[in-house]
Amino acid sequence: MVDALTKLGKSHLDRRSFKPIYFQLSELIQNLIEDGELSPGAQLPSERELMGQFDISRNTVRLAMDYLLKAGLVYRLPTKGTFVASGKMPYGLYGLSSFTEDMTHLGRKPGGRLLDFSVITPAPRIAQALRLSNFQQVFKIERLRLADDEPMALNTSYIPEHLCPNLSPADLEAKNASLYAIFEKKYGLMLWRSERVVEPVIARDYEVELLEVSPRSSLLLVEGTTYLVEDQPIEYVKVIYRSDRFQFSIHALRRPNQRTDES
Amino acid sequence: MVDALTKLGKSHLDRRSFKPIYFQLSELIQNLIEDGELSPGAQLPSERELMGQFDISRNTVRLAMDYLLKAGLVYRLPTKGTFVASGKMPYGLYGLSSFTEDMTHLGRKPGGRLLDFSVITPAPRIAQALRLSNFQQVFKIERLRLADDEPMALNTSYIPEHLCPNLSPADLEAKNASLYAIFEKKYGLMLWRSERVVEPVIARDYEVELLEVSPRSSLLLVEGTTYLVEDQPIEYVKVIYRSDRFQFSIHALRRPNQRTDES
DNA sequence: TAGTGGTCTAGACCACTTT
DNA sequence: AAGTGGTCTAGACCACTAA
Repeated sequence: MVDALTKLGKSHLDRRSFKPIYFQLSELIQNLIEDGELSPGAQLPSERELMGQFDISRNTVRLAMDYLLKAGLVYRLPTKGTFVASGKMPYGLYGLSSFTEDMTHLGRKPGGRLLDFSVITPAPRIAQALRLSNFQQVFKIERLRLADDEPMALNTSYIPEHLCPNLSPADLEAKNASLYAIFEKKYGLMLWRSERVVEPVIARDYEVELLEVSPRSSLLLVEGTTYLVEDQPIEYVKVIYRSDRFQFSIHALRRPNQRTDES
Repeated sequence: MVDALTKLGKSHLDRRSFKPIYFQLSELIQNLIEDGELSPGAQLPSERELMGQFDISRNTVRLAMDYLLKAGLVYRLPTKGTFVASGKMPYGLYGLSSFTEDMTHLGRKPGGRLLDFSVITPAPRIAQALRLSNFQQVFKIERLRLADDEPMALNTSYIPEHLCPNLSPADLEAKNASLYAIFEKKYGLMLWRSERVVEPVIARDYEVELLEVSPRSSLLLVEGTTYLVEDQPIEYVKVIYRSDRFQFSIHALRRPNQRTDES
C-alpha cells in the first residue's frame, strides 16, 4: 500500500475547514480514483494506515470509507481490505439527483431550453399526487434538456405554487438552472426521495422534432413524484428520455426483513 | 418520547447473539414501525435516550440509525430529531427484491418456466461484471416469469458456479422457486444491492413468442449486477419485461452532499 | 503471527433549535 | 438552558485470512 499512501501523503486535511474531516478524506480518495491513480481492483491503504497517515481516529476513517462505499466507489472484503470498485458506476438514479447534477457528474455540459412556464389548474391525477385541493394551482414547467448542446430529454414538471412563491421563468432560464438547486437554495426546501415509474413509449411527432430522433423510435418515459422531508410532495414530473444517448440506471439495496426467511 | 421508549423497553438486545447489537436495535425499531406502533412522522427516541435505554454507546446507536436511514424508514432533521418516514412507500424497486417477492407482495401468483439451465464460460463482459478470472464458469439460468399464469418477463441470470456449488435445475423448478431465496436459504448468502440499467427494446421473434406480445412492440430491458454484502457480485442478470402489463417503479433518496451548493 | 475489516465503548465539543 | 444530531477521539476485542 506504500504507493497509494505516498500519493495521499502529498495531500493534507484542513481541520479548520467547514468540511468535515471524513468528507475531506473521502474527497482525496475519490480524486485519486477518478484521476486513475488508483485503478479498479486496487487495494486502498488500510484503515489503520490512513489513521496514522492523517492522524485521525479510525471511526473518522470509517466514515470516509462508508461514504465511498455508499457512492459505490469502493468495496470492502473483510479480513482482506478495501478495494477500488470495478469500472464506472453508471450514474443515474443511484440517488435522487437533478438532470443538471447528473450531466455535470458525467462531465457533460448541461443545458436547457424553457418551452413553457405557466400557472395552471392541474389535472386531477396530478393534483392528487401533489396532495392539492381542487383550487390550488401549480407551475407547469416544460423544458428541453441538453447535454453538450445535444437534446437528451423532454421534462415537464408540476410544482405547487404555494411552495415556491414568486418562482419565475428567469430562475429557470439562468445558465445551468436546476430546479432542485432552486428548491434547495432559493426556497430552503429539503429534498428527500422520489417515486418514479418507467415505461417505454414510441416517439410522437412532438418528441421526434424536439429530441431529434427518428419517427417511431423507442423512448423512455419516467414519471412520478418528488418529496421533501416529512413527505411533502414538491414536484410531479414526466420526463421523456432519448434511449439512444441516455442510459438510465437504478440502484437498490436489500432491506432488512425483506428476506423471506426472516421475521 | 416516553411512549416509544416504553415500547422499546419491553424488548432487549442479546449480546451473545451472532447478530450485531446495532442490527438488533435496527430490527426492533423497524418492527415498531411496521407494526404501526410508530406512525409516519413520529419522532424516535433520541440517540442519547436509546443509548441509556439499552446501555450501549452512541456510536452503536448511530450504526442502527444509519441502517434505518439507508433503508428509507427514517429521516433525520439535525437539531430536531429522527422521525419515521412516510409509511406508504409503494413496493417495487424501492429495495432489492426478487420477481417472486414482488408478485407475492402485489397479490399475484408468481410462476415460472425454466427454459435453460447450463454451465458455461461467460462472455468477457459478464465475467468482468462478476469479477471472475478467465477460466471460472457460471450457471446460465433462463426463465419465463409468470404472474397469474400470464407471461410477464424473460429472465436470464448468470451465477458464478463456485458461489453456488451443486445448484440444480430442481431448485428452480420447485414451486415458487426464487433465486434470491435460494441464495439466502440454501447458501446463506446475504444479498446487499443491485445495479441495473434500463432501456427500451423492440420485441424480437423470440420474445414475441414467449411473452405473447405483438411483433415489434416495445419492451423494457433491465440489465445489471446483483451484489452480496461487501460487494461480492453474485448475479449478472438480463430481464425483458412486458411493458403493457408490468409497471417498473423506482425509488431514490437524496444523498448528503449531493446538493450542488456543496463541493 | 501479523494484518484486515467488523464491532463496540465512553467519552468529547460543535452548531443549531426550542423552550 | 436543555436537547438534538454531526463530528471526532483513542482506545478495545473479535473472526478471519495470508504468509
